[in-house]
Amino acid sequence: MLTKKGQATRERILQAAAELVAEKGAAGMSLDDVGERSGASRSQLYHYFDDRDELVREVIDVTTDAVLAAQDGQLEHLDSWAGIDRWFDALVDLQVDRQARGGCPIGSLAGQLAEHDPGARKALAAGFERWEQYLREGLTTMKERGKLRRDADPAELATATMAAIQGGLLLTQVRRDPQQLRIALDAARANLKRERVRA
Amino acid sequence: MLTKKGQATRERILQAAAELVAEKGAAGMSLDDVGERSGASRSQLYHYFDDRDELVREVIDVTTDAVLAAQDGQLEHLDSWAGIDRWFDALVDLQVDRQARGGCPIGSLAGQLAEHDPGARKALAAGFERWEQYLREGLTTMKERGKLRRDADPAELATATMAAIQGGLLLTQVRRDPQQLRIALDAARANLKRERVRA
DNA sequence: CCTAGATTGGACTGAGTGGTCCAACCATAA
DNA sequence: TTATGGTTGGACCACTCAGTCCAATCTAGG
Repeated sequence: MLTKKGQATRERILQAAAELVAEKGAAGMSLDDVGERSGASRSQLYHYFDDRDELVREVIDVTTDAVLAAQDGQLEHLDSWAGIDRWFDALVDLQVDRQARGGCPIGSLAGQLAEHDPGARKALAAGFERWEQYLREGLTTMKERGKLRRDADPAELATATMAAIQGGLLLTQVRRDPQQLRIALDAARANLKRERVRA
Repeated sequence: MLTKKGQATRERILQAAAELVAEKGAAGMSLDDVGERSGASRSQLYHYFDDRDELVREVIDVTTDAVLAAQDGQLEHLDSWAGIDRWFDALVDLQVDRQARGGCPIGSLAGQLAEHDPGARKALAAGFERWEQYLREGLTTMKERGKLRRDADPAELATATMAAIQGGLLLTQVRRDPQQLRIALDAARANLKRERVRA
């Protein structure tokens, strides 16, 4: 159904599309662009993807993979206060490096696609879910270990933290100021520590 | 330079453009659409606006006006805990009414435009600033009245709260669940109340 | 009334756009 | 070797888009 060569072509196309969406926005990506960058012809695009919308939807998944990969080594250690602190610091550092450009790749796509493409909305929800799950599980572990109050709700805490990250990144992007994320994450940290149980 | 009739035409165009941007996204709005909905001809569009980009930039301001107007009567009373609670409740109620659709009009535009149109980014920053200022001033008043700790920073508290609103609205929109905003705002409220001074 | 300038209609252009189609190519398995 | 099916190139189409242009029509002030 798909030879090794075909698989490689498909991934080249997807990679090129993901790059172009990141550079020009979802609406700014054209199939001509994708063809040129990936070295694939028109018929190849339509051989491996139903239409433009499906390509965009797959770009969402690829983008989610990239976002999670960029946090690799930190998402797995959200089961301690130190691990969470390192994670927050890394998120801010990344924005400093990027000069507060780009915001959250997933969040940006959400603003562009969530409202007008139901399939994309679901893919974005799945992406956020994958991300949030790491924190939820880390907090659950902390609760089991007695580091969080017995009545703490890891799911709600994780959601509130994700909201702070997304909102902080949005303000960072619009204001071109990484401190916006820093402020949002300081508040998120304080909010988590309200549930702290001291040894 | 601009007669009363001309002014009216200009505003009809702007209004139509703002509606279309809200409905179809910034990239989905075409000048043909705007012309049809506003009853204005091609040359009128270019008579009153330099080009498409300028029209979009003005749409940002109109959208900000609408967002602030929708909160009229609440933004002026963010100088008490009760006023802030009513504001948060109203924001959540609005999302329930809208079935969690649309997200924040300004935040959505940010995701669509902030990265690729510098002028739009500035307009969006100005919009957020107008919004945030209400809260910052309310909190400043509360601090002066001794309702907030002496070392509280109204500016940072306002920013953290705006981040919670934006992040909560984004998650609400993507997950089609108004509870996401509720959770984010509960955390924001708790974060503010950490600075509370009891009478 | 006259005129300068604001306002309007609408045809037109040229550069994309997503999508279709068909013939050719190539690998593999019988 | 042959046949099946994945793979590829690229012309082509109908359409939409932002932007231009010019002539016609109002409107306010002298």
